[in-house]
Parts: sequence; structure tokens; C-alpha cells
Amino acid sequence: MRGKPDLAAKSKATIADVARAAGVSTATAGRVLGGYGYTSEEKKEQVLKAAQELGYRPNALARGLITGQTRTLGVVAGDIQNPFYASVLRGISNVAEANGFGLLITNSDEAQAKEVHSVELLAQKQVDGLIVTPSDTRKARHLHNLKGMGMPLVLIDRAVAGLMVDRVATDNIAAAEQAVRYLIAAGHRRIGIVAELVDETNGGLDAFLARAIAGDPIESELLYPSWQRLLGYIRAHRIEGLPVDPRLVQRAGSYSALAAQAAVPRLLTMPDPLTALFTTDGTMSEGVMRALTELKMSIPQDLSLICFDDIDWMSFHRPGITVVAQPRLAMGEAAARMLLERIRGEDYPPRTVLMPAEMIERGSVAQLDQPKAVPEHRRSGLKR
Amino acid sequence: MRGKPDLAAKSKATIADVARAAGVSTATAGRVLGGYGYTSEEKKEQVLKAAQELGYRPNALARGLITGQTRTLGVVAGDIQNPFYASVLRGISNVAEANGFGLLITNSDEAQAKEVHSVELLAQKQVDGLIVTPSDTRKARHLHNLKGMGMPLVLIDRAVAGLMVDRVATDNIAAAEQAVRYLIAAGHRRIGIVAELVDETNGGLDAFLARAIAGDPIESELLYPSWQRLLGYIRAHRIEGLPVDPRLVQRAGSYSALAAQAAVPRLLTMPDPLTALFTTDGTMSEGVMRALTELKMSIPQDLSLICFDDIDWMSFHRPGITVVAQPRLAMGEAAARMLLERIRGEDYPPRTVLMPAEMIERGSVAQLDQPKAVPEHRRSGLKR
DNA sequence: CTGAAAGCGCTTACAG
DNA sequence: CTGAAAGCGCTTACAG
Repeated sequence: MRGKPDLAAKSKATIADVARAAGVSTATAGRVLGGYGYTSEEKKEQVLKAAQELGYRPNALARGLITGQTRTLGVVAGDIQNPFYASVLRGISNVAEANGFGLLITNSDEAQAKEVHSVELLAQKQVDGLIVTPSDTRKARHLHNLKGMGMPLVLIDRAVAGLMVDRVATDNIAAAEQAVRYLIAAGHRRIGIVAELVDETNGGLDAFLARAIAGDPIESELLYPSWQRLLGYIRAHRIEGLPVDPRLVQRAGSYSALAAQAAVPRLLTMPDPLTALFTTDGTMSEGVMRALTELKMSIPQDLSLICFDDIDWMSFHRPGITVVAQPRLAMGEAAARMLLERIRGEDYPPRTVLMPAEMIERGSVAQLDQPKAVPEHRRSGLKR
Repeated sequence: MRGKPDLAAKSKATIADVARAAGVSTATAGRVLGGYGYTSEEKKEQVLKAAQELGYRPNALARGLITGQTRTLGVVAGDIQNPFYASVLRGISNVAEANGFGLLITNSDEAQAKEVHSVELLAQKQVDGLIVTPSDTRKARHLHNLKGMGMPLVLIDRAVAGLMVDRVATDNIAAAEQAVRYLIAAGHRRIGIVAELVDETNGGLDAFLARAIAGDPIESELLYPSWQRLLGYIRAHRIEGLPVDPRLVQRAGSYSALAAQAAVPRLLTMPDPLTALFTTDGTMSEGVMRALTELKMSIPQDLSLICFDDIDWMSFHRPGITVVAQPRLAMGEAAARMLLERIRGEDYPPRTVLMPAEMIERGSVAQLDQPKAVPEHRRSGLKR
């Protein structure tokens, strides 16, 4: 092929090419271009000039192969399109970028098989560390392996049984408790909850409710977020001396707005109707909102509402939806910072960072002027 | 360090290790592990067994260095947190994953300097191809360079002057025209528009309006999306024989919800008030919605509204917002597919894929029972 | 400070 | 079908 020899050369200038053009060894050229070791000012200038002319661009593959570091972080998110993950990813990206790291991103769709596949892909690409939102809090051999091989690892949102690594999450129990106590303080006594609750390892919803209502100790660390938020809901009732009616606990059973939407009619057809509703995440909130809109329920006249996580539409909605907002961006940033520390070799014991959610009051909660005190006959429910 | 010699070995088994354990050459081990060349069943089994036992994991860096391919796509998005980009990225991710490609993602925040930096990072990491949403449609030397060096490149949403590469975008002019004609058909005569319109290279808004209203030919290909959508707005007026009142065209001047919000009062304080409003993207819509909520304007009683791009809240809002929805996911998928074709070496002339937006009717447009015909004294405006 | 040489973990002609 | 050898583009001891 004739013509454009310059361009062709330009597209593939290596350190050897630069060294030759500058009249130095590849070692010297490498030292100035790579910014390591010492070089005389004179040679440095020659090399820089030659590099400029040849349009030299370092090959990160070669560098990574030899240094064992790629300056790339891997992330396994549930679904990049979901606002929760989108924000978390932006937080990770901010920190990565500030430190000169690239970001290799995959979606697991909360499916273990895809997660395993993603992790394998990222490991082969030699990422320096991994941030994952584990799809299963019990089985995660791939993550244990990774850790065993010394791969820096940070978990977001969920923990994994027996996996001692850094983790950042929202303090789900406290956040849910705060929201539900807020409703109770506003005079609500019949408060529904719509939660994903897909995992069955807790012995089923009924058994879990029985234990939680009885105040039995529950190992909450390994609970999926929706169970933790349910626990906060129950704890708020206990603290306020209000009985928990299991029929008010609606399980969507899958992580989809449709499932949440389907759960709403089940709540509204009860004899002693609820006056308030608590949803445990953005997707559940979406489904609930669709259901309420369809049923032409007015908020907060017909029903008060507090949602977990602040999705953008919640502030445009009329009335604005009162929420407990997770610090999504900050969670991503914290996770990335912790990962970078591990990559640098800092050697703390595994840290769990539980970040507080922020309650944002808007207009979706009605102040009831019913007696604040819980009627005697209901109080008894607590003792069962 | 004593102990766990197996684990240590396991974490770094190379082809040479596997070859040794299997009693074959590295070439043979490489052939079966890499899936290239021919091997006898017998040796293949030995190698596979050894690899399994050693926990061999291929090093994509070494493979990439020698093959010149990394099976990684680079993406420069505006802001991964923005629903538009989040969806586009998911589309790209779907196609990448299905083809065994990884995804290196960066944010430009629509700033040229960050974009240049991102592109450089991705190029150093030797991505096989790049998808970018260019932040500047005029100057983009980095992209021209990239193309000159043979890097496969696909543009999303915006074009770049003189850069002949594949591109996928929404057919903005047609989509906006459709929306505005819909409003006109509903009887609206005073239709406002809130658009970003940040670029000044069109000689300023007034000059642009004058040319467009006069029907002068306009090279629309290089226009930023908000200008294209404004063009659709004007074209709809022309087609329907309605004059364009420049005061109804509100320029936010920056890509922020706040700027859009500030533009709304300027529209509502006119003597001959508007009855409908058209917003040109999700961020503008957000700002406009905040303003209308604050002003306690009822939709569609006080004002009809059509928004460009279907953001999730628009379907929860009461009433639902009528929108022209961009096929965001499909755009990402199309872009990724085109890029993969280029990476495979397919050699078409540069393709521009303009995807149609879909109009979704909800409840934000009031049917006016004013005369459908445009009054005579207004028609004259067209002839100026 | 500088250069010759080895090597990171693979793949690719080239013989046999 | 298989192996010895070279090489991808860098960095890293090691001499000098």
C-alpha cells in the first residue's frame, strides 16, 4: 500500500520508534515517556520531541502486562439503566476519573449466572479491583475465589455470607424505621408496606414476620435490602407500641414495577383500610404509583405515601412525594475510594460503611387528627 | 511466606504452567486454551484437565497485546446518570455483552476537554472501537485523528463537521414537527417552546429564526439537537400556515433544568398568552415542570404540554405527559452493532441512521374548541 | 544518568 | 498435529 506513510507510522509509533528517532535506547525513551527513573534534561527533550512528532501514544496493554496493574476498575451493577445504579456508577466514575482510572462496567440483572460471567470477564481483563452489588447474599463462590486470589473487592448495597471485604450500603433498617415512625407520628395507625421480599431463605415471610414481631434477634447483616427495610418498618411499630398486621405487609415477590403494582389492590380491599403506605425502593414505588394513579386515588387525601429512595419523578409529582433518600452518589464515591485504598495496598480489617438516608418531606403525608394514642384493643396485638 | 502454596499458584497460573503440568508445549496449551489451531483429542484433554486444576484464567492483556484486539468497546457519554445516556448505554451494553465485548465507559459532561481526555484514555487502553456523543459539532480534532488512525468510530445523537463516520440519532426535526403539528391540530395557536439552544455558531437565535421562518435552506445535519427540534417547531408552523412569534421561543442557554425553569415565567407574562408548551428534551422538561408546579398551573387546563423524550416521571404525573419518545435503547443497540461491523472490517460508506421517535399520547394536551382556521391577520405573519 | 538484556503472558508463523 | 522460537510494546533490574 502506497501513500500516507506518515499516517500509518503515526498510528503505531512505539517506544522503540521514538527511541530510534531520538537517538537513545528504548530504556531511556521509556523512562521519560513512562515518567519513571531519571533522565537528563537534554535526552528528555529529544525524546519528548520525537514522541510528539511521531504521535506516540503509550500502549496500556503492554504497560499493564509488565507492571501487573491496569489502572482500571471493574463494576458489576444490577442494571445501569436503573436510577439507583446510574447514580452509584456516576459516583464511582467521579472518583475513578480523578485518580486516572478507567471503568469497565457490566450488568448482572441481579442474576447470579450473569454476575459470575461478568466477574470472570473483568478478571480476565485484569482489572485492579472490583465493585459488585452481589445478586446472592449466600452463595457467591466466585467472589470468595476472587478474594482468595487477592483481588481487591468492595461490595455495594448487599453483603455476602462469610465474605470479609469492604462494603458500603445505606442503613436500611434505620432509614425505614425513621420513615414509618414519621407516619405514625402523623397519626397513621394502619400503614401498608410494599416490598420486594423475593428471597425465601428467611423461612418465608410469615416465619420472618413472626420472629420480627416477637422481637426475636435477627441477623440483619445478610438480609436483602427489602427485608431490612421491612425490619425497620416492624421496629418502628414496636417502638411506637403499634401492632403489626401481617396483612398490611405486601410482598411483590419479584424486582419489578409490575409486581408491585399488582400488590396494591390486595392492600386496598381490606375491611379496616390502611391510611398510609410505605414502599421499599424505587422500582416498588414506580409500580405502586402506577396502581394508585390507575385507581384514581388522591395523595395524601385518600392515602399517605412515603417512598424509599428519591427518584426524580417524586419531586415533580403533585403533591411531591415524601421520601427517604439514599446517598447514591456518595455511596459510589465511598466504594471507589475504599477500593482504591485497597489497591494501594492499605491493610485495614474489612470495613462496613452504613450511610444514613435523608428524609425529605414533601407533600404526600396527611396529618391525621385521630387520637395519637393507640387504642387499647390494638395495643394487645403487641403481646401476642 | 509459607502456607497456601496452592492458592498462590492458583492465582497466577499461566499457559506455561498449564503446559508444564500437562506435559505439552506452550504452543499446544495455548492452542487448546485459546481455541485456535488444531490439537489432538488426547492432548486437549490433558491440557484442559491441567488448566482446571491450576485454576487457569487467560490474561486478556497478553492476548490483546499480540492480537491487536481487546474485545473492548469504549464509550464517551455525556453523563451516565442522565436517563437518556443510561438507556443508550444499556443498549450498547446489551449488544456488547452478546458479542463477548467489555465496555469501558467515561463521562464527558458535554465538555470538550473532558471528552478529549476520555478519548485519549480509551485509546491508550486499546479499545477496538469507540462510541461517542460529541460535545462539539464543529471542532473535534481528536475524533478526526482517531479516524485517521483507523479507529472504528460511531457517533450518537450529534454529528461532527466533516467527520465521515457512522452515526445514529433520533430524527429530531421530524419528531418535533410531529409534536407541534399535534398541538396545532388540537386547536392551539400560541405554542411556546423551551429549548437549550446554547450554541452561538448559527449567528444567534434571532438570525436563525429569521432564516428558518423565511424558509431559507438550513444545513440541519450539523445543528445541535435543540436547534433541530426548534427547526421542527418552525416547520410545523409553516406547514400549518401559522406565524411564528419569536417571543414564544425561549432559550434556556445552558443544559440545565434550572435554566429551563427560569425561562418559563418569561413565557407566561406575555400579553397574548400561550396555550401550549413544547419542551425539547428531558432536562428542559424537568425545569419546566418544576416551574409549572411552583406556579400552580394546571395541566392541561391552564396550559397544554408536550415533552421531547419520555422520562419515567412523565407517565406517573397526573395527568400523564404526552411525549415524543426517542428509541434510546434501540439507538444504543444500533450504534453498538454498527461499531462491531466496522471492527469486523466491513467496509460500507459512512451510514447515518435517523431513528423515528414515537408519539405517546397521554393527558397533557387540551383540545381547544377555538376555530381551527388561523385568523387572517395572523396568517399574514408568514409572508414577512 | 544510560544502555543491553530479560521478561510480562500470550499468539503466530515456521519447521517437522 | 506439535514444538521451538520469535515477538507484541512495554518496564525492570543490572552493569557501567
